[in-house]
Amino acid sequence: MTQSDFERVYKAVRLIPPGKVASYGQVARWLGWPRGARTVGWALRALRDSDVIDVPWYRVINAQGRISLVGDEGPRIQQKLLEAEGVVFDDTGRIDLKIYGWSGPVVPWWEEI
DNA sequence: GCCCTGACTGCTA
DNA sequence: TTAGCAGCCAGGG
Repeated sequence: MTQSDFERVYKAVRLIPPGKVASYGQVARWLGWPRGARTVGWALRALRDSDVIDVPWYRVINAQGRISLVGDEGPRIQQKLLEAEGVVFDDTGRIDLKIYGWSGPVVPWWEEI
């Protein structure tokens, strides 16, 4: 894990369009880490402690369409930001990935950046 | 180098 | 649909 790996995670997250969401595992696969979901989560957590603010971390959720944050502020802020982009949460606080899930970049962007 | 922890995932009951 | 369990990967003590 190097700094450039973190940057790749951030770039992938920045590619998620407004109103869409992606899972940690999904992002990991784009980066070529089939089992690196937890690493993506780690990178995003580190993001909160850094000065980087232009990464839409809130568009990343777990594979079940749920917010994985633990605590008071985090989950509330994430849901609020997503709702502001038009993402709808159902009665159980879950997002319908069939509607809001992003299929990922169509082109192998990582080879062009 | 070992062990614990974590914003995860997929399978099974 | 929810709960439990094992597998995974990386950082920090």
